[in-house]
Amino acid sequence: MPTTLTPRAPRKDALENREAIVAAAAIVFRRDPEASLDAVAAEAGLSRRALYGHFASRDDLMAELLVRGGTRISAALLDVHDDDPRVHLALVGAAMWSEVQQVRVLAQLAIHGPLEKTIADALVPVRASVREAARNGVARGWFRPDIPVESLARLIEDAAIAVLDEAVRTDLSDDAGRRLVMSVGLSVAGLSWQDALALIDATPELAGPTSRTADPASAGPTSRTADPEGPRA
Amino acid sequence: MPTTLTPRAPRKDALENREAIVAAAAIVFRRDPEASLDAVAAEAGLSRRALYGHFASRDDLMAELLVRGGTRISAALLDVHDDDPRVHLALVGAAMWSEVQQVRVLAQLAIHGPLEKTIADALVPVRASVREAARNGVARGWFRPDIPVESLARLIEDAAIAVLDEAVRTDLSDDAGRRLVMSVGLSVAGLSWQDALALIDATPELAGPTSRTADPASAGPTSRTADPEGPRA
DNA sequence: ACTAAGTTGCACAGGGCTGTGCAACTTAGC
DNA sequence: GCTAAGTTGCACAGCCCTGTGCAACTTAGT
Repeated sequence: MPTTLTPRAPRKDALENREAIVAAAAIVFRRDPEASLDAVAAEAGLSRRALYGHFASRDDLMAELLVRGGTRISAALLDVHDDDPRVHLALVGAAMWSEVQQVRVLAQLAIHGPLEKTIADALVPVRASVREAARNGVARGWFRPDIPVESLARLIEDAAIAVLDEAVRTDLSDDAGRRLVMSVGLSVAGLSWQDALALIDATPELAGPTSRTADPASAGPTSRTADPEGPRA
Repeated sequence: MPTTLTPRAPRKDALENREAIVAAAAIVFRRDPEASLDAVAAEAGLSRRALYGHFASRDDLMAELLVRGGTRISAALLDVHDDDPRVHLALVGAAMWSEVQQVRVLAQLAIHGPLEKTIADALVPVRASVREAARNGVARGWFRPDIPVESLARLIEDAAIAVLDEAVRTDLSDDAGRRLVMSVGLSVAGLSWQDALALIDATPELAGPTSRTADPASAGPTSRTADPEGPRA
C-alpha cells in the first residue's frame, strides 16, 4: 500500500504561496510592524482570505517570522568567536550583516506589542555575545570604561541597527555594508575610526564574507590574538 | 468699558488642563506614537470627552506637540556654534540633551504617519547643523572620511537618539547624560573614546549646562579654536 | 479527465478607535 | 450666589481591522 490513507499529496504551489506570505510579511512588517494583513496579502499577491488558509491568525504569522529570524540569526552566530573582544565584536557585526533582513524585521517587531518577550528571547544569544565582548574589551582597556558595560552593549546594538538601516537605505555593497557595521560598532565601543578600520584590514577573519560556506578546513572557533596591545593601547 | 463684549474671561484651570493634556500626550506618545486619546486623557487625569474641548482632533494635538517640540529644539540650537566641528558637534549634542523629552517625542513621532514631513521640517536645523559639522570634521581629517557625510550625519543622529533613550532608561545624572551624548556622537564621528572625553574636558563650553540662562555676558556665538590639531591628529 | 487542494470574493460579527451631540454636573469668575 | 465655562458620562455613527463561513472558481496531482 503506497498511499495508505492520504488521498493526495499537498500541492507544491501552496508551499510557494506560504513562502511568499512570509517574505511579504517580512517586507511589510519591517516598514510598519502594525500593518494590516491586507497589506501583507497584497504584497504577496494573494487575497487576505487565502492568507488565513496558511496561518490561523496574525499572531501565528508573527510567530513564524520570529522563529525563522531567530533561527537564522542564531545560526549565523554559531561559529562566531574570538579571544580578541574587538575582533569578536566585529565578527558579531559581520554575522548580523549576513542576516540584515532578519535582524531588521526582528528589531522592528521588538519595538512594541506582546511579541517583545519572545523577540527578546530570540536575541538573547546576540546580546550575550555583545555584552561579553564589551566586558572583555573594557577589561583590556580597549573599550570605553566610563559607562556600565550593559549600557555600552545596548548602545553598540542600537548603533548596529542604525547602520543596517542606513546600509539598506543607501543600497551599500555587500562588502561596504559589512565593513561599516563592524567599524561603527567598534567606534561606539571606543575605538577611533582609524584604529577600527586598521583592525578590520589587519584581521583576516574580518575580510571576506562570513567564512561559512567556504572550505570546511577553516571552520570552527578562531581565537587568534594578533596585535595583543591594540593599535594605540 | 473694561469688558467690551466678552462676558467673562476664560478660566485658568482650563489652561492648566490644556497643559496637562499636552504633557500627558508627550509622555504617552513617547512610549507609543499610536496610543489612543483615551490613554492620553487618562494620563492627564481627564475624560476623553474633555480632551476634545481643547483639541478638535487627534492631529490637532499632534500638531501642538510638534510645534512645541520644534520651537524648543530650535531655540536650544540658537546660540550653538563653534569653528571646531568637534566642539560644534558636541554642543549640538548638549543642546539636544537639554531638550531630551522634546527630542524623544519628536523622534518617536517621526517613525511613521503623515506627520513625518512636518517633523522633518522641525528637525531641519538640527540635521543641517550636524551635517555641516560632519562635513567640516571630515575635511579637517578628524572624522571618518570613508562614508558619505550624509550617512555619517544620520548615523550620528541615530546614535544620539539611542543615547538619549539609554540615558532616560538608566536615569543618568544631568551631567553624565550630557557627557555621554557628546562623547558617543564624537565616537561615531570617528574619535576614540579617550580623544572624545579629552576634548570635552579640555573645552570650557562643553563643561557646564547649556550656557543659556546664565549671565548674558557670555551669550552669542563662541568660535574659539582651542587645540587646533586635535589630540592625535 | 477527475478530483481534491487551494484560491477568491463576499458577507458578517465583533472589537477598538475617532469624533460628535446632549443632558447633568462641578467649578471659577464676577 | 449667579452664571457661564468647563467637565463628565453616555450614546451614537463611522471607520478600519480581525477572523470566520460559504459558494464558486482555478489549478495541481494522479
